[in-house]
Amino acid sequence: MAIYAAIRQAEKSSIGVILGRGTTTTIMEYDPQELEARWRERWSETGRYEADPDADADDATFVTVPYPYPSGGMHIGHARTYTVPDVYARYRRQQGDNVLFPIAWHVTGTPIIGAVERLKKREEKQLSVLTDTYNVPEETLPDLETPMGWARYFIEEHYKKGMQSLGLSVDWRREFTTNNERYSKFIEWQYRTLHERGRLEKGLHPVKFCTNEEQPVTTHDLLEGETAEFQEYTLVRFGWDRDGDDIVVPMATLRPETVHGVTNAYIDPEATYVVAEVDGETWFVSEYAAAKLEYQAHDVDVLETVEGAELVGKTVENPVTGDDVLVLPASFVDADNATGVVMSVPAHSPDDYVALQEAKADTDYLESFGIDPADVADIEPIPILDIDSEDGTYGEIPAQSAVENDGIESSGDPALEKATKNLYNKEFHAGRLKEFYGEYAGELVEEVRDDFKADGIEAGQFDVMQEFSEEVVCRCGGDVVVAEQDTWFLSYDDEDWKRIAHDVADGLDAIPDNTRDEYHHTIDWLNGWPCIRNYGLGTRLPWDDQFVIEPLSDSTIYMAYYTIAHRLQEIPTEELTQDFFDTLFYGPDAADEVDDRALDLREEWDYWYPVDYRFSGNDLITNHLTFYQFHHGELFDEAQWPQGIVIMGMGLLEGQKMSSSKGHVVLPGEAIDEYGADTVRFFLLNSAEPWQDYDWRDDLVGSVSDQLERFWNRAQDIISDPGPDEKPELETIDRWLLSKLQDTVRDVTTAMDESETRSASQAAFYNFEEDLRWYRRRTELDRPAAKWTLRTVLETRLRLLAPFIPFMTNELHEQLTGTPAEDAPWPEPDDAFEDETVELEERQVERLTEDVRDIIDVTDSDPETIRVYVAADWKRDVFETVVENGDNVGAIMGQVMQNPDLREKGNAVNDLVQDLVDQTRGRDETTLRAQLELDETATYERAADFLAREFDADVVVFAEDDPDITDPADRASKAIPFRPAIHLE
RNA sequence: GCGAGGGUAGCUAAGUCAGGAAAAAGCGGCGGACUCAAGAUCCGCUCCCGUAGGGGUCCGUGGGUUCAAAUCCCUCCCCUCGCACCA
Repeated sequence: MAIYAAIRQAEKSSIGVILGRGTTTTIMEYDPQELEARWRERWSETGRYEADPDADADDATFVTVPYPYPSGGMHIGHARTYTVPDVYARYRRQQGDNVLFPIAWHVTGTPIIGAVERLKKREEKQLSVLTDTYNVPEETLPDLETPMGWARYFIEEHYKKGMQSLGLSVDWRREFTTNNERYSKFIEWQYRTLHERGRLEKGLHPVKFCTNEEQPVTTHDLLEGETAEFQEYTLVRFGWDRDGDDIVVPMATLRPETVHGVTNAYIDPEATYVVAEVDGETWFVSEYAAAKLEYQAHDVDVLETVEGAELVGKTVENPVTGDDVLVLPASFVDADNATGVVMSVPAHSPDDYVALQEAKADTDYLESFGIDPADVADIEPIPILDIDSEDGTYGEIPAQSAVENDGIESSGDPALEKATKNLYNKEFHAGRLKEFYGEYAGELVEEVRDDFKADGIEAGQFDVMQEFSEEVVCRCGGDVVVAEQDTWFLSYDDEDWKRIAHDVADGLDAIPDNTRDEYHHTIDWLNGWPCIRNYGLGTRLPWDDQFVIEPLSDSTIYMAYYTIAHRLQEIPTEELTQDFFDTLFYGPDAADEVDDRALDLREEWDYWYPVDYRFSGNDLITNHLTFYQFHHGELFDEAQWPQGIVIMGMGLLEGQKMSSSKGHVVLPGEAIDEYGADTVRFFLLNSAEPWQDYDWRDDLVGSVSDQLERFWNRAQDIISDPGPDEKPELETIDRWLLSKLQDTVRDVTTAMDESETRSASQAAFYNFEEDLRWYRRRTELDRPAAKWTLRTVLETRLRLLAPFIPFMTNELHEQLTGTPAEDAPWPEPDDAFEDETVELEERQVERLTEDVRDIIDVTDSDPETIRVYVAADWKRDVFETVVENGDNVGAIMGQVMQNPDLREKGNAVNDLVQDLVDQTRGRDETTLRAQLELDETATYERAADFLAREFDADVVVFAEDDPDITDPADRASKAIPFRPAIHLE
């Protein structure tokens, strides 16, 4: 049975063929699984991609990609992220560089901890992701119940396996995780150094804080409000004289500049409020607000709990204008939001305008609180700004105009919210403050709001309070509030640090080049970044171990760590001191005690650094990639700054976003099992340029698989019958194909230098397949010259394609030449084979073929004879004149008409010149020169056999002025240069 | 709102930076060859009209510059992503 199976296998993988010269050889069938496994093993056994400093190599090239975060499995989107740098690395290797492409694992922060917690609780959604999406065996689940167990599983079973299956040319000796003691020593060095250099600052920072669990929470921990934003409210400190006590009534607003337009205030009479001591003052706020203020670093001591009604009907004093305003009752006030007391600006807020109208109307309600309706009736909107606008949409009181224009009748009208939003927007961008704003009079709100607010705070009129834009609830069910916490910031807001970062960005090869502006923009926009957390995996802050350095902050210069990671293992952790790393990165003069081992490592660091290209997703531009530039700028000399960054786009799956929780993912392992790694790689690299979004579509991947198999089979035909070793006499068509090959080499190289993997693979594969198709159709393939040509072409293409499909190309190139493609040098264009004229000749034959086919199709005929008429010599002379004079028709005519023979032909010449000018306009000089070289008659005569075969007809070529011409339909005179006349019969 | 990218055939898209025959390539569809058949492969066709290689329309919208605009400039409309302390 076993023997039978072996024979079957042998039959399957090799097919005996009888060759023309009577010898038998074997052709291998394309079996990606078998051949890829073989190459993987070979790479691993020989340590093919382990890169060490080497003085003989042309150049050291260091490419990196952000290390994966193994909080879940690897999907096909990740596969592309890591394959793009691999293709570049392989390209540089063939160019003769010594290339380092390392990888490590980011195991820092909270996501993995959260995931483990959800697993331990056996949450259904979590179990489904693990067992259904990522195929984790049931019995393995307990191994995942610790953070490192979890990480280890996905590293080993997903990422590493996936990367190795894909054939990534990674130096695996250098892998590490960030939750590792030696790495921590490195990060400690980094943060001590930043601290010494004054790049860390202590301060308060708003965080999402669960009031139930009494701890900060991340977006992942939320049940509701994932999209909630922090909003900083201005608190306008109104004053209330409560039986002789001065009490502050802070009213929250997002539009502090409207303080001059306040006519009254609102409070919810039925909600619970408190009188509390806040930082030594007495405040009146909602009960809920008092609790929040305490979280926001205020000392709060509740003295008395009262109903909102307590303040109703009282007057409070506007701290800016000194005016007294009346507090009205209103059920629409939300005591849960901000302070629970709001000021009313009816001239500029449609909400307030409608509320005031309704309050005036409901006299019974006012009287029930002891308020005289006449006092309310007297309240009039106070306009405080004018809106720049050409039309008269808004009158003196914009809120009134908005309400009336939209026909809003009551506060229940849904249009009110929209009107409010529109007006707020309009007033923000086009509102100019009135004259009583002093130094801000006439200014746009947009320009001065922040300054106005700062002035108010300075003058003791305003305070601030943080609030969410929507309700936020923790997974545990607890309310989440904004808390102010002590923290350390990376001072990305320092102007001098920003300047350094700008310099880094300026010196960078940013691909695509519009990303450079995005880096500059991000650098300008960044504020201080809180770089520590209360909990999570990773490195503790060296001088305060209750804090841990957060993930984006422990991954800014780790590329340097790759250069020495494998050799650091030999050094005991406790010896990795500040001095050690100072010596390593800054040299012997920088340390008090110089460690020779550090000096030794310094050489390797020096050898590889800087990073030549970092490949990364476009979502990291606004954080990681910019931090990367800040930190390199600060910590290292200019020579070590990042040399280039290539941005990568996002992946879709059948037009939809991938989502592991919905199971809408393709795992690389499954795709590779089905199609083979070369197909997966080729699809990922060829379907879009790296920075463009791409779409994994099964039908397209299947088609790539077919294309590669066809390529393999054709290659096998050539390998089994390679033709002569010495170059035989070549025909024009052979020289044409070889000339096309040189164009292809040039195109692919140019594209690869720009990391344009799509253009490169498109040119090397599909575009050249077109040329081959024409070649096969055009000539006899069993000529020795054709065999030699096809073999030469195959060898060059295998090298061009080696970065993309390394398994197949290595195998074929080795079969053909004895050397794997990756060990062969990158092809260079060979002048000897470049021939513009031959390419043009062939273009003419192609056109003639198309024209004949066109005529046959349109006339639905089946000609016996095809007659081709080449333009007469005088027409060629005119063409020459056109080439010499460009598109100046007047000049051409002037010159042509000098010739009496031509003058005789009159209008015919005029028409011809017009045609030829149209034809040559915009053509480059080289092409035109080559056209002058071209012998049309000879070209068509050479192609006559081919045309005869194509159309199963006799083919005769005449010159237009041939005395022996056969021209039954009087066509010959229609010929113009490069556009022969045709007659079918 | 701010910042970035985009709108070209039934679909994915190239062409735009450096203006000069619009539509490369792939997918899908149609027809043919091969085959008992299917698949694979190979050859055509795939915006509209056409019994001679032609003509017409056309690059989100509307203008402008130019001998010439998908391409440069301006207006407007629509789509995607980011706007943070999270990888």
